[in-house]
Amino acid sequence: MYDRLLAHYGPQGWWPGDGPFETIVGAILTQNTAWTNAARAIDNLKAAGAMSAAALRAMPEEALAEVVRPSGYFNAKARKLKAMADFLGRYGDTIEPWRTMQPKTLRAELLAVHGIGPETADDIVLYVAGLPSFVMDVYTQRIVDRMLPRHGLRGYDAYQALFERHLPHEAPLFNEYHALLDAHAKDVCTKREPRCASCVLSDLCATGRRTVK
DNA sequence: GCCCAGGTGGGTA
DNA sequence: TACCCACATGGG
Repeated sequence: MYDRLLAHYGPQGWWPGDGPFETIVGAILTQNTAWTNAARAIDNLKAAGAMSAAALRAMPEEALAEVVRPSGYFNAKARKLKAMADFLGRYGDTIEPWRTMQPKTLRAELLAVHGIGPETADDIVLYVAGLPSFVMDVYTQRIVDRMLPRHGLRGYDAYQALFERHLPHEAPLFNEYHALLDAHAKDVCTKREPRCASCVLSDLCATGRRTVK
């Protein structure tokens, strides 16, 4: 899958963003939200001079909510950004110490932060700290469901383990692989159907009429 | 008008 | 553990 996707789509160069802090903010703002909307909110934050942990802490939550309004869930996301800014403060507002941590350790710490669930934690571990943690998302789960219709996998961790079990734990590989799966999903596999009509992975998808969720 | 978008937290059985 | 549901804007 990886070789085919790379050959077809080319290197993706994720994460789109200007620096580690912006990547963290983007990971939170894009939760269940189209990237274009998250990007508007990021632009607003920059225009407001609020693209730093210190600035986020200093800004009233209500004002922050207005700034990130275009990303949707703006009240919830303002609270989440505040929580992340507080967490960063415990590391002196720098992510550098994260780069030498064990991925599982960093992931566990991130999961304890309000608003950081499994996917956002993995986004940050992989795309900010540069440590190997395979990012799972609904797109990738959908692709797996098509190829292994009777896999019986349940929940985020099970889908993630499927990839982590069979791949070398190398951050550049995990980085590119997730980006390629995302590109593929957006290209042809967005619909909730058991099989793509035609795509670079078509012959690997389930051929029966069985419905997968 | 309706569905979807790079989820998460809180509540309930 | 396993489902519900709220959270909310913007594009197709």
